[in-house]
Amino acid sequence: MTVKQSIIKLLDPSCPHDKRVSCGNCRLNTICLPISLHIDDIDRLNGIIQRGKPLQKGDYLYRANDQFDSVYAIRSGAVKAMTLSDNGEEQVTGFYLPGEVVGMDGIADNRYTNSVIALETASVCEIPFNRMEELSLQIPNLQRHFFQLMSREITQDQQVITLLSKSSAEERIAALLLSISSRNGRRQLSANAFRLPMSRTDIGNYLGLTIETVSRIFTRLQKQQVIAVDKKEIVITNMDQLRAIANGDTHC
Amino acid sequence: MTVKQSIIKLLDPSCPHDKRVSCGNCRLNTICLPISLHIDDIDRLNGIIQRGKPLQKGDYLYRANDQFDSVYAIRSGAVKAMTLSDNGEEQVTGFYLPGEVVGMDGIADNRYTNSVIALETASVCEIPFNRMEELSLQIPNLQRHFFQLMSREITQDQQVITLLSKSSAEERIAALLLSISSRNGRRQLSANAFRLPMSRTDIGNYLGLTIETVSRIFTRLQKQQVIAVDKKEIVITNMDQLRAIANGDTHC
DNA sequence: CCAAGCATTTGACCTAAATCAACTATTTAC
DNA sequence: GTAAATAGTTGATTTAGGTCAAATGCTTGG
Repeated sequence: MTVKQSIIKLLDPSCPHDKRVSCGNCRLNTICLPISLHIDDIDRLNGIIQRGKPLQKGDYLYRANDQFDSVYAIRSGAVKAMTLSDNGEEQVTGFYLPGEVVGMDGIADNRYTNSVIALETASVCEIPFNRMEELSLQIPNLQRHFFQLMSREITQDQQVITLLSKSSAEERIAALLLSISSRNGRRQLSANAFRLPMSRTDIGNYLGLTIETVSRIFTRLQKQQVIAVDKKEIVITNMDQLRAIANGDTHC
Repeated sequence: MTVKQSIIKLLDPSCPHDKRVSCGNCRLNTICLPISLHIDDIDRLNGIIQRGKPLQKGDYLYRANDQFDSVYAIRSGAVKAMTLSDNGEEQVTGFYLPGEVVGMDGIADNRYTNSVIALETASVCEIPFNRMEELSLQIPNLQRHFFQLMSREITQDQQVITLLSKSSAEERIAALLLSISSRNGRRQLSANAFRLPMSRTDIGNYLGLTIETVSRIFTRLQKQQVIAVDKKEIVITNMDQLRAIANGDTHC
């Protein structure tokens, strides 16, 4: 990196690895925790947040059964949450993109039930839960916001339950693509063209499908001109039909 | 009802339909919301809770898209939560037994995402959420407890995701039976013999199976001498093997 | 009590997705 | 740069569970 580039980096508040980032100037603050907080309260929240060095692909943010201390907001990159079932098999329980919060599963019993692993280089904001709780007692909006955050996780998990309980392989893949698409849209990124941060294996594991089926569905959707696939790069070429497929409006 | 029976009912604090029940004398208070609260705080919590007349089988506690005002603790009976998908199909997202709390899905957007319906005569304690929030600002333990309650809902939903993503029909049914069994145990009821409050249709819908498959699995488990089935009455005759089946330790 | 309507069970058959297998493309490590 | 490992694709075959169909119990309301 040249000196000039370094200076640009230091001055750019959106640069995800800049230690001087604060909630106040983070470009994710309209979708992340600070939403709906008063400017002074954002500073107080920012005061308890710790930003460490970025995770590399494959690094664990925390492991299942670790003592729970913090929840984490994803600042850049992407992570997956997974559990190991009794027979040692992996189960991906979710993917988390910038602006989203992981670790709330640990609150119940003071231990994380999931492990969280970086899918690519990722930086996170650590929010020590005890301090967040104390702050929530003083900032009703923060308490409210955190309740909402957890509620949203519940409703999303229930949507996944519905997806797995009802839908065909094609519907599941379509729904996942739409989910990632809309989450990109929320971050002002393209909702039509994006890079999947996770492997086919992770997709299959998450959606309860084998890797072969995932692969076949991708090629099938491509043949139907609904998406264009190039490795992990996805272009949604027919959003309406992708929605129709996700809703099961086809072959029924 | 005779006068004597009426008097007994009035005097029995465990009677679920007794309007004079309070959190302080409720026999579920070791597993429900009041857990870990100071005695004075239990009274304050009790002060905001409303107890209406019991729901009859099939009655709605609330409907998806209704404005969210309260969460509800189940006091007696059982309910199911369900959503209607875009194509109008029902999806059961959970069953709730006495001591458990429903409605937390409504917090995120101030509307319930699920409908909740009584599976049998059921009484509930209504907890107005705004007042609960205010009280939580004053009673840190209550705030903490509510965070934990929501976290537990998240981890349970994620376990269902794992179940649906990975397991065979037999494993799913076994897991559901074990879940109900252990929840009965928590309430000091028999973990080995109980009545299923829900229909085969609801079970199949929840577990992503057809009613025919549910029926076949029940008969199969009965033939294997793991359970005894008589309509909705279940006796677990071989708990260890049921656990083994739920863990996929069979035919693998 | 009896008819009508559900809920449940059981059997025969079919299909979507899993499994098995072989191959190609892409990383990673030396 | 090349070998080895990993990730992804494609085809052939199998199978668990779905679908369709028919029969039997259970409730429930008159």
